[in-house]
Amino acid sequence: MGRQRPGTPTLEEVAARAGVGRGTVSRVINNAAGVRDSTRRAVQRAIAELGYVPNLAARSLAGHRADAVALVMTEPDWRLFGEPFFTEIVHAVGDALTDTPVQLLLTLVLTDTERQRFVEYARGGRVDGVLLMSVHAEDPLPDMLAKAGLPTVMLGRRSGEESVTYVDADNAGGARGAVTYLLEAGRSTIGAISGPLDMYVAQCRLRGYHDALESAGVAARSSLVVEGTDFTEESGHRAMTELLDRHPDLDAVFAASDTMAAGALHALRAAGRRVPQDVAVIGFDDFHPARRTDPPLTTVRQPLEEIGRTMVRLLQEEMEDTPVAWRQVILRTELVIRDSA
Amino acid sequence: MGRQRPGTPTLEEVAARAGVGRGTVSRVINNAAGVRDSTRRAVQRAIAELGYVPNLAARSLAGHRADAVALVMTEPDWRLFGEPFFTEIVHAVGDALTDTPVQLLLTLVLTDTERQRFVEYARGGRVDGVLLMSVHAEDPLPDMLAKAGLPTVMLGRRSGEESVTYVDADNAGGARGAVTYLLEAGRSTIGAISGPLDMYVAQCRLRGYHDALESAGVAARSSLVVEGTDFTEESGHRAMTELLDRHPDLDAVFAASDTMAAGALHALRAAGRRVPQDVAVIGFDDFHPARRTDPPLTTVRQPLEEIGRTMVRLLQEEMEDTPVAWRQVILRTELVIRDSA
DNA sequence: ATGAAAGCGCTAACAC
DNA sequence: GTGTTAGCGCTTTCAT
Repeated sequence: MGRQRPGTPTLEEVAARAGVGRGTVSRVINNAAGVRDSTRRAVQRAIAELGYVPNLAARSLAGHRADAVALVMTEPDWRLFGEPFFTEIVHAVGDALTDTPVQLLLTLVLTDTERQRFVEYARGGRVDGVLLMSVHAEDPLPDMLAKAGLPTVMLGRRSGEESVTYVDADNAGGARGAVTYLLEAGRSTIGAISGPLDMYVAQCRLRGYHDALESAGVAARSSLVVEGTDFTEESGHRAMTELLDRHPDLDAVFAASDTMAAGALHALRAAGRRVPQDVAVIGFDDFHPARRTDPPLTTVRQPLEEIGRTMVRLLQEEMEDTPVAWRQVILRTELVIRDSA
Repeated sequence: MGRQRPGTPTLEEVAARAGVGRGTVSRVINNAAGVRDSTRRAVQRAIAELGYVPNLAARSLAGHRADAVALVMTEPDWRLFGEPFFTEIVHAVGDALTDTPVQLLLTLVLTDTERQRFVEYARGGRVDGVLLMSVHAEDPLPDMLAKAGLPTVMLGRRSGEESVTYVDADNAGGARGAVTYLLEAGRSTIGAISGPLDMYVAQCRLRGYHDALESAGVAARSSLVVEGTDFTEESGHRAMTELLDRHPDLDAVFAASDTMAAGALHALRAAGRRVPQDVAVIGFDDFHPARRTDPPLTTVRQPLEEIGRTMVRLLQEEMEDTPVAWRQVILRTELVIRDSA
């Protein structure tokens, strides 16, 4: 295995060359105050001449910090890694970290081996904190990290009772808003294409649907709700077909994801319905399938940039010396109307 | 900032508890030979009881290695990060590393700040080697890493004369095979939709097109070649439109990417041509657009799993004690026929 | 303002 | 086989 190149100059050599003590060099490279300007410049020249680069292992060991945080993807279906949802979160988190000296490390933790390796990596002190994405209900990783006392912030939650700090979109509220919009537009027979209900996010979105109906005094009918097997387009297509079968009089649909909404749209077309004239469709999220759809679908958008920023902020707070209690942040969603219902 | 939790047991405490020396504990946690079985078990018990986890900074410092490699994405258009091409490479590299104790770290290096931060991270000894993806011609990162003496392997190249070890697909050969296939199927007027020619990969693919014509004794006509502005669907659409305008008699097209091929397909449809009856289409790569296309397009597939495995193998060799000269590996592509020409 | 010195927790070379 | 010891290169008091 490799190593930091032999012959790499050390802080001590820099000190010797600059004719100062090691402590002074340390102060200079850490931008600490209390160094005479002339001294500082002398040290900087020595650093440049030698091509000195601090040994990060030594710094970690002595300084008790890694200046790095991990952003962990635990999605078993690794193809989802390419989803715009994750891409944008990665970008948002990276952005939030640009003005800090912190290196962002993305890691895929899919198998048990990888989980164990990563926990050793994190507990071993190579990162100061961990950001978690797409954690499934049965994933033990958050608890392992919490038990190890590692600052951790999760995106989404595994259930209503979550044990670690998390940031989530207002799934129930977003769904409620969408369905309310449909009701106010005069739609009355509104179907729901739910995600798999063993996932908390799907439960929340379905609850929002029911809440909206209830607030409007509309009786819920269980035959108007179909649970998809997953959030895919195929699943949405099947669900929509089923829904049309049960309720040919349907005039609107709320789908728990934009991908499912796209599937629903295709099913409606295949059945000869016009969208949105005959049936209005609203999906959750706001990613590429929606963009490629014709007509473009109205969606409930999650504030991904804000989610990323918030995760970083919470993590930084947890990494501060004063340990904070874990917290929850729920961010508002936005209804993006692309075809009027 | 955070730190490895205070009160974390050290190797010394484990040694004390197990009643052995520190060296012995070190041997046990590193699975070194030469430890009596009973001793080993005693140590392991102490480790378990104390919940000991090695401090990786100390290990790095003393052992001169990080047990981690970075996979760097330098794509300025970060949305491409979600492309199946990259997703699959990430997965392939991860797979190749599962049976090693090496932690894979993905990093995005888009801005100058990030480049500098990453180089300090790598030169600082936090990774043993670096894998580079999607490096653009003007990117200084590969040279910075090479100059720092860091084991580095690149995916693709920036030009014919590359200064670091790389793995690339046989772009010219793949294109040649595709065009030869079209010629042998009786197509005679074959257009080429090239990628932007300031990218080496585009040059190679276009050269393969010309090679095939030449081998078949078919005269090349410059009017049959259109250079797209990028590899997108829109670009492919525009190029195809232009091509049809110039050569209504066209009976086949080779596109430098599957995405462009999809765009070409749409343009052909819009012009009333049937695919592949009137015009056969072949694209390079093998990603989702092709799958979603109707009819499915014939493509030149790159062996992504093999590319990932090869990159890891080359990196491991470079990380061995004996410094090896840099090398180049070109991997064969495969023509995947989905609609017969 | 700056130098000296004491670790940080581990690996590896060396003794026994 | 196993204990002992000398660093690895840095941060951080504590003097001065």
